[in-house]
Amino acid sequence: MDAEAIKLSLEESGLRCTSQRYAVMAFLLEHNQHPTAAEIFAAVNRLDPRSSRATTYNNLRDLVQAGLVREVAAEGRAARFDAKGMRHHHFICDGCGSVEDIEWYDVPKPGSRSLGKRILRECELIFRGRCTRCAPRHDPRKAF
Amino acid sequence: MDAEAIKLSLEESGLRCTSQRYAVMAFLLEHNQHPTAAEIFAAVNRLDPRSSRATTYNNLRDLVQAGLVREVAAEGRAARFDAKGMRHHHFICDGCGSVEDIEWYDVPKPGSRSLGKRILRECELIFRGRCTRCAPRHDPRKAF
DNA sequence: TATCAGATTAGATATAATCTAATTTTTCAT
DNA sequence: ATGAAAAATTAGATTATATCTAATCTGATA
Repeated sequence: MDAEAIKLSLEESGLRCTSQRYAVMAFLLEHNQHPTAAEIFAAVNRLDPRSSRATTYNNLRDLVQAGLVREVAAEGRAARFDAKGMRHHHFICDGCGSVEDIEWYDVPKPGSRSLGKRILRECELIFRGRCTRCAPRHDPRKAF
Repeated sequence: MDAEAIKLSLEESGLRCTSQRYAVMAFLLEHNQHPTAAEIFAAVNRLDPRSSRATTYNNLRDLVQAGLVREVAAEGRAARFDAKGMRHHHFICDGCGSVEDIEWYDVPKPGSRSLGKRILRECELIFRGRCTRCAPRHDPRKAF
């Protein structure tokens, strides 16, 4: 996605394309490692334009509300973010906690009986196990 | 699950059945609303035996490591916990953030091509939308 | 150009989780 | 039973993460 397309997608969502907001969005589009807010804050401040911590959090919140960014469901304490590009599932490593993308495929919906009166918007799969780097270690508590 | 069964399951996992640890486990088994650590801490301290915050966190960590409890993947800042009884999926409400159980059903695994060298342990579905209480509100930002 | 809503900022505050070091409890060999 | 060692608990300090506050800045537009 080029600069102009980012600008457009922000404005279509009713958000001004400020340089700080642009920087957050562009960083998320370039990095699909599900960075935390702190990582995004650090990355954005490595170059101009600078952005305060509050602004980084504000912009992340705005982008999530606008539907351009998603907050990834994972269990660490720091929220992780993801530009909503191609749909994908997630793989969370038991060993190192990293969150990786798994190619999207459709998932059977729950029956209307178990869904009840709830309104379903989307569903996503979370896989757990050991990532490529952590796979060889059988017990993470044993260093080697 | 009765008191004796809880005691046994703790001891089978190599954990002593202390009164504080028992209280955490018993509370999780009685409440499937995915309480946060703070809620568990408060609940356990409403009755005897008392438990310090550190102990509550320690015991939650031990129970998770032992595989008796799971930390739920959700995006709030406070971790939520879940006694591993019957398997189930999760429904997270866009409106109020509550996490509800959805009856378990099997899910197709990803192809070995997209899995690569990763070792898969389990998978779980996360549904999003509006829970029964929040379903009527079409736009959460508009009060009514 | 004046106005005003939206955006940004530094720093204070709030919230969640973990660490520390002292103490208590339990286990177990004797 | 007794004492030593291991495990668990504790209060309070500390760290990590996120949000709030109030002042200032920016840019669109009347």
